Amino acid sequence: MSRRSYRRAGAGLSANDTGCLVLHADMDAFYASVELIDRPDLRGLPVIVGGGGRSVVLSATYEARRRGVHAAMPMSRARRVCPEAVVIEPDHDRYADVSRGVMEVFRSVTRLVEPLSLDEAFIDVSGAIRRMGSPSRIAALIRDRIADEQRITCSVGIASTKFVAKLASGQAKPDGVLVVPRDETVTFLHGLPAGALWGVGEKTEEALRRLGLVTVADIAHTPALTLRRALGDAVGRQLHDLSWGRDPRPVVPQQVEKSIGNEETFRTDIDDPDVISRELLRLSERVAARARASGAVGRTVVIKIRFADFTTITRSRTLPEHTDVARVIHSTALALYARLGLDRARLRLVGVRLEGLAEASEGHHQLSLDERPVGWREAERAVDRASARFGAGAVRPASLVAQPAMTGDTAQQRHAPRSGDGRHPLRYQAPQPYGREWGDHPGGTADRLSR
DNA sequence: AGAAGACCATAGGCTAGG
DNA sequence: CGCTCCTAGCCTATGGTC
Repeated sequence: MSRRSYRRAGAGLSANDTGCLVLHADMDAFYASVELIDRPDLRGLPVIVGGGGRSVVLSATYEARRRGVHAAMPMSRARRVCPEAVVIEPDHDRYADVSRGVMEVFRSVTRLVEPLSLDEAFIDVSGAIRRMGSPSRIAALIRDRIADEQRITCSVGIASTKFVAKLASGQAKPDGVLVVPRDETVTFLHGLPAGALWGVGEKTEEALRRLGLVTVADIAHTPALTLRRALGDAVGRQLHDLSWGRDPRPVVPQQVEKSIGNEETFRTDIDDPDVISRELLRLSERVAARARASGAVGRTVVIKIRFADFTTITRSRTLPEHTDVARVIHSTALALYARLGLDRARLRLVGVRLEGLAEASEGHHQLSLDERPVGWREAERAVDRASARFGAGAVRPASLVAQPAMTGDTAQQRHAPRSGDGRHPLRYQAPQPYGREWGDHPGGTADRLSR
């Protein structure tokens, strides 16, 4: 069918994909495309997926992008730039469902699939060619199946390395395919701006520009040692390698998580220590629940604080034992927070992260079986079971029931006034049924547990 | 006795996805 | 005058211990 666009880096009608064993498949405007599945009336219109308040654009249709909207733009600005856009609240569960379907399509080609996020993955097709045909043919099959089964479009880059495949899928967008033949890789790369290289963001691009290096070709023709001195050992070496198409990283399925964290920006800046410690509790619970759900335990607890003026600090503490217990994470987080000695500083954001992860199964028993935290561990596991049966958020600490979160897009619907002493002992109790007002906003308890 | 290097913990910075 | 998310990975500098 001619619906598709096929672009090629090299000359000729059929680009040579021999030795191009890495595919990078990327959904087009993923969240926005998923929303359009059930709203065909919105096709062709500028559509933005994002929340209210201090949130940012998560995704936007190409119609909105043409009007200057892009991912990570503050929603307030996006609405100003494109007032005619239709704004849709994100539905992460839905995106996760579609994502599962998409990844299944990839895995029907080969097990060598490395997801990078919900909507993109590297696919090593070396073992699939004999069965399914050339890389280009496999890409076409994948695109057809995703269009048929999931009703969204995607773009695919085909190259001999991960990095070039990723660049290619970007250039193929939307709804296209781009092959970068193996022997045209360097020519392809050298025509690009330095910022196209993996690892070159705003700061590095500026540093390169100060050195007079503007294109990939400029970087390629600069001695690696010079780059390493200017940009640091790792980045300098990497950029030089990439600029010559050297990228030996293999496609690795199932990457292990190295950290689990949650953070939240308050709807308005907060200086009340009680509210902040409750927020730390909420975040600790989410982190712990996610750790337990993925069978991980961690040793280092990190808190993150962003002040009203946007300066951001982190403080961390490594525990003697691994843990997945919210109680332990929370008390560590509180201690780190207390140690800052803040005197009602206005905070914009707080976060909690668990690092130094290991598998919960063997070797990492926290303390011994009858020591105190284990009791909490069992209590929290019981909560996990209740949540599995009755829905996430079915059981929560009393201190959170008394005072819903101050954060999130839907926080404005909150009825509870933020009155006095929400200081309750930590007790688990059942909330009212259907605690919608804080159970299901973006980043809320509900949507995170599934991952 | 002292240097060197490995390793760990901490804090900040940059990047890249959506 | 307003505004600037969330998750996660990697790198670097620094300071301590062995």
